[in-house]
Amino acid sequence: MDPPPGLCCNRAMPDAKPPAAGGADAAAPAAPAFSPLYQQIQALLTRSLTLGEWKPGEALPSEPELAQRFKVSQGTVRKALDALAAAGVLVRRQGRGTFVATHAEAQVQYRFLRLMPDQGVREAMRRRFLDCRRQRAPAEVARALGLGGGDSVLQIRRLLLAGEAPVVLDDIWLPARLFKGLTAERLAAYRGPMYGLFEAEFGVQMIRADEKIRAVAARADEAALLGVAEGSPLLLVERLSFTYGGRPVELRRGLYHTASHYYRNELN
Amino acid sequence: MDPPPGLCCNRAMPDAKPPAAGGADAAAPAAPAFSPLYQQIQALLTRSLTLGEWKPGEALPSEPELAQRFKVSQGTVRKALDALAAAGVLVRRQGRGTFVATHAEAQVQYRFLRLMPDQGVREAMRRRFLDCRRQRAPAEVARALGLGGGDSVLQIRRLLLAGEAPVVLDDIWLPARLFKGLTAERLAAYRGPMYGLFEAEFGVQMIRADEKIRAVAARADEAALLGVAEGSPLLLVERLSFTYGGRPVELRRGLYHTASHYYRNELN
DNA sequence: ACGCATTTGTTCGTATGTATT
DNA sequence: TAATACATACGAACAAATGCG
Repeated sequence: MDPPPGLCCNRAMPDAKPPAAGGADAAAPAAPAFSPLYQQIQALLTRSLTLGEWKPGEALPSEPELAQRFKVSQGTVRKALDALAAAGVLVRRQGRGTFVATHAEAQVQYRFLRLMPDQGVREAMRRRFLDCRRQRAPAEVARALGLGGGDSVLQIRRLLLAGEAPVVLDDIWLPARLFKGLTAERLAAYRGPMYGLFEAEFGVQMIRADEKIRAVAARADEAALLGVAEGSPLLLVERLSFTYGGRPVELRRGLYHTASHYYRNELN
Repeated sequence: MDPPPGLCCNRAMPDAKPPAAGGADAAAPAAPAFSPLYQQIQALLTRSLTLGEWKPGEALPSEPELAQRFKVSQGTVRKALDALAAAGVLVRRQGRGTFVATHAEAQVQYRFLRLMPDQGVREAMRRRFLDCRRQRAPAEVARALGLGGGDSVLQIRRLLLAGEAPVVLDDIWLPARLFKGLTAERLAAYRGPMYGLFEAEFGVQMIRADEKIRAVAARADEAALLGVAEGSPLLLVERLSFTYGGRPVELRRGLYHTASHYYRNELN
């Protein structure tokens, strides 16, 4: 924890306490109380991203610039950037720069959608928005999104279609406070993925998501919308999406018709 | 491509050709024809792992030793090791060493099983082996595993139970050539995950897997084994597992009863 | 078409910190 | 306490990709 042999003032954070001397060595798993320099830089970068200093798709300053700004070596900046790139927050491109990851680019369109067709390659699906209303958050939704009892949410219902066949029925809940002015018309008018709209129009960037997947039987209304028989098996995908700092900002309940599509996953 | 300013003979591979001079710069995407040093080291390490020079759970030589062996700097070795650790092939432990990843350790038991209970924490499930027979590979299985028409496979059928309730029905196909002498008795006798047995007894290490997930209706026989009504929705998880070098060595078709469990996935 | 400046990627070397035995 | 191993941090140099003049 001592400053490197170079100049003084090499610390980028207030000051980390030395690891607690003495006492039992039963270190609580969630109490490092200090962190390596590159993780501090990583936290500072994350904070700047949160504050919108660099917006999705934009380039960050070059490595030497960041090194100078934080008063650390280029290698340390690089390690922080690599970690953020590994987490999908940044994208590095040799010879061009380091960019803020975005959902709006064609190359990585539908970053979070794991549905693949049995035959052929994945193509953009058609969207049909069925509903978009503002309402008091149901208890379960409020709990998942960390909202208070009185807060309201936007509920969006939409279909994704491959050709003429409906494949996905999504119900989406968003904190109304973060998405003021979002309407079905704006959703329908936007070209590109919904998460791109969230980034560009509302400054909400989805960084990570957790999904719980089950098989369920189609209810009558769901079956009608998806064009399947009532009771047909459907994939239920409950997704909770997070923005910077691990804050949940979207709950999504998707029903996937998996007759000619499947959910793809890679394990390692 | 020139040797670094240090000593001579700094190349660890026969000799990489210089990037094709002249000609259109339309570099074919699948023809790098050369690679950075650390990737060459990574390939050499992978080869040694394939050959069993270090077995699952064992420690590799230390970084300085590997650096000396491959005639590169410790930093380059480190980058290769980090890449393999990121891929899940190795596990690094500060102060102890770098170890070959294994499916047999309690800490990471069931590396590939993403099934979680709705309530409580994940616990080891009971296994019940229903069948283990040798047969000619069905066409579909042969194709997935890259086998010839005449090759035979072992087919294993088993249940996983949480408490008394069956939750997973697995059908597993393995190339018989790689798993000579595998019987239901040996499977039942082995403590720990099946992949641990494959590692320890047959030297087959599962590195990676692809899964295709769908919702299907339970057939009569499947429903009976899982204790659900015929036609109940079940999660169908088709897994193709790979060993070193991307060689497929296991096909698995799992039916998950997702009433009180779910398939967990993280996106980023 | 060519070269130049910029930016990330790779590689080396060295020193020090932290965890484990 | 000492030895060993991985982790962090610094600095320097060159390679490869990109974009611009």
